[in-house]
Amino acid sequence: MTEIRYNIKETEAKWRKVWEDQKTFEVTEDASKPKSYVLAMLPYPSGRIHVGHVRNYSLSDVVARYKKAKGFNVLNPMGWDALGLPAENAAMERNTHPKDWTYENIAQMKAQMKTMGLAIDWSREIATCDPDYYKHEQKMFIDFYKNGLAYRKESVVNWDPVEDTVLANEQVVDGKGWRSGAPVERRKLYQWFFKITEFADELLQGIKTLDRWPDKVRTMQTNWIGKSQGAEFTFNVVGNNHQIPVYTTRPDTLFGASFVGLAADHPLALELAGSQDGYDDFIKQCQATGTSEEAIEKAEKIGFDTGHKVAHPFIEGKELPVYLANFILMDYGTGAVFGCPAHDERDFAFATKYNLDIIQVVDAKDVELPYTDDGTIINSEFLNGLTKDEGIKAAIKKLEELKIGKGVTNFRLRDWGVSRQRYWGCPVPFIHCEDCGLVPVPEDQLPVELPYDINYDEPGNPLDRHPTWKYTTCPTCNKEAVRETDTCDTFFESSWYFLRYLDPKNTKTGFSNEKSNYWMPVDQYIGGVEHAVLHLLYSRFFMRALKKCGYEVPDEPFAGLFTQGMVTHATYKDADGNWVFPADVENKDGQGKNEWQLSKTGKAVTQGAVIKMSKSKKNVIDPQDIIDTYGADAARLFILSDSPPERDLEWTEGGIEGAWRFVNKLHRTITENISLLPTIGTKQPNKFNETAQNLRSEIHKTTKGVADDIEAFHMNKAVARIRELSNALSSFKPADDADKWALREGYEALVRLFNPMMPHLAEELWSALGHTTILAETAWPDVDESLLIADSVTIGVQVNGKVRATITLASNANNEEAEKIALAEPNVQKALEGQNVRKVIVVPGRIVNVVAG
RNA sequence: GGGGCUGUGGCGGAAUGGUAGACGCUGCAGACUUAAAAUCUGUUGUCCUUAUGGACGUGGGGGUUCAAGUCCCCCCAGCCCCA
Repeated sequence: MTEIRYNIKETEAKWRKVWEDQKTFEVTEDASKPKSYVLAMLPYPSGRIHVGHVRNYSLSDVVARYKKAKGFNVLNPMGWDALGLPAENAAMERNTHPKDWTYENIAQMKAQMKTMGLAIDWSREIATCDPDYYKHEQKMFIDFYKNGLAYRKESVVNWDPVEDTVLANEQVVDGKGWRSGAPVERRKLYQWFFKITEFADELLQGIKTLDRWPDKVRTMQTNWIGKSQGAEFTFNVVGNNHQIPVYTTRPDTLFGASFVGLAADHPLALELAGSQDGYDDFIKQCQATGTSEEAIEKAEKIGFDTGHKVAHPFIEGKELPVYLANFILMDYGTGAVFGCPAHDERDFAFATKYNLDIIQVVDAKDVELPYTDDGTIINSEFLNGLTKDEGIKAAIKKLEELKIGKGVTNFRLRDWGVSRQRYWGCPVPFIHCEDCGLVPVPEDQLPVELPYDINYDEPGNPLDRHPTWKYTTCPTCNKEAVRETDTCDTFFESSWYFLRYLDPKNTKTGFSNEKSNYWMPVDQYIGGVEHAVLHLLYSRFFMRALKKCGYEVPDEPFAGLFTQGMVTHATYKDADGNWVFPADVENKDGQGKNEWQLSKTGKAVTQGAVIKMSKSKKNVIDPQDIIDTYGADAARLFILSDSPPERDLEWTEGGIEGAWRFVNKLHRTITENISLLPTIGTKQPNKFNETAQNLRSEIHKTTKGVADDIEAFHMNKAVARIRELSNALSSFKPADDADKWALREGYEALVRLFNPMMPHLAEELWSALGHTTILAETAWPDVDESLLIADSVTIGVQVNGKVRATITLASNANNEEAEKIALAEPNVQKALEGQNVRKVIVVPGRIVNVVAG
């Protein structure tokens, strides 16, 4: 027998060309079919694909190809999240231009992605840095503004004095700028905001409808929105008529209050304390802390006594000192709180430091203070004896009776600050006019395009110091005016890109309502869990905001969400403690022992922890190497086969070889057996012998099982079933025509079942089996339900819960028969020796358990 | 500190409360080969046993049940999110 070697490279390229030439994956709206919108999170064009991408797109491709086989009109697009800081960093480091760098990267990455053989409609490709893309979001920005959803206000930011720029919270490391290392300052700046808080409650309620989202993500979003029920009331300042409104979630602890704290930038701060010694220093100290909750939590709690006092609302004659404090934020609640040191850790630390009273009002039962849990209220007059929840209600009632406060709902969610003082982002489409104020750029003048001629010779925003771009005339009064130089947060682009895919060439509007109504919502969204809150929440906000502006979109953009695990790899270090790439390491002696060495020099290397792939630890592998060596099908198979997709995947060299062997084995066994098979369309025989019938039963069970597994995202189990069927087909030796017919049935099913994972090989074998149609356009195999029911069933027999034998009986056998056969088993009899049978439990098709003693 | 997830052979992992370890990787033995690679066959949780068979076994401890990897309580470890 001549062995036909499977030429992976040529074959894979051949089928990719066929799909491309025939536009197999290009789609249009088709009312005659159910639609399925399958979407992988759009990548940032860093220049090279990494294994995380391969995992992401392998998963979305399985779903897309499977859904297509199941008769859906499948949209599976791809694009580039192309604006953002890395391009500017690269431009500064390599003396290139962000635009050039970005487009070069897109070209490279696209070429790499194409080698994966993905079922993507590339005709819909978008890049968010394209003015034809951001033109439409500038229109949306203006729509938001006109509908009260975008506004400008002064707000506190993290300022890097060396870089001359605003930093996001995650760019502040240990209170210092991540790049410059300079201590970060708090600064007030006019910034653009989107009013996500307008939909806080709707976004929270909407989470309940997302039943095809992971619970983990739903919980994270719920916590992020952070709805709390509390009370707002006012303290009267003694000796003048100032009032201080405060917000609290624990009005039940009001009798334990020992001070009132104000944010350093509270409107009353200057008035109450400005004339005192040390005030300026204190404000400066506050400004030295970052603005994130974490930064505030970690910073030392400091306060400044204003010297003023407020009257306690419930206790006649009692007065509380008023402090400015660095841990209170003007943005949250009213920017003022009362401190109850006995039952709040932060207040406790503060009170200890400034020698304030610590009054216990919740019975803590031998537990040390501060005690923050539920308990019986004490030392609190009319609240005594109540629980926390009862106490909160009673306290609110009293505040309302006194007409100084009321129960309120508060959200942790803040409005979304979208301003970035950066070049490589979507320009905010507004003009500042001395006479007319803030004026939106007229629609016919969009897009406000980024100028190309910029430089990074100085720190700060290149747009701000551009010689001409900034200067324009006011659209209203025609006087000289300046452009807004802020650009948008790049989460803006990713909040609606899935709508642009629907109508990527539309020059009039971002997308047509007609297409939105056909395709939306996304049926299956797939990506990393790191976007659990921000990107996914912003996109949900966008739907509601767009709807308010008259766009036709659903409330929820993503009906189904799947979050994949990370890809990890072992780390290696040489004798000097330097990280080493896995590709440069080999196993010593090849014995599989935990001894490693550099392949070139033979120098010893130690293996370290298996952790998320990262460039700094060098524990990365280049998926392109893998695809070039083993082929796209093997790479896809491996990444899908071992670990459940939601869990972390450990990349091992052994695993990929196993996948590669399976690819070759499938090719070999099918091509070797083709000559045995009847021609396509041969009529199904009337009768099959038992082995053929068993094989057919397995074929149909596998077909159903693989479909169920794919729908449940159990890709690893689907692969296991495919291997089982492949093993069964390999060991099946056909003796007559009926057997051969069954074998063809098996191969034809098998090829279609692994098509979503290994599409090139499947297409090749489908053709080898004699088909002239394209497999990617071919339906999922039919399941004959009658073959799913087995004639006989093998079950275990237990004696007192321990398995003593297995019996095979007709699947329609009744309980009496099962019991009789079970008790007749010699091994069961042996186990029962000297004991009385007390009870026999028969679970049909499952188990027989004999209880004896 | 709060919330969540995870813990099963040498390894990745299967298992509607019902025969634990499917499928694969690794290892071992054999076939083929002058030899190797590739491929094929068998085997591979631990312990006792010639074998039939038996004991133990799903991070640890308790409980519910005829029956627990699975359900409940306590504890330990790792990871993630929030603080």
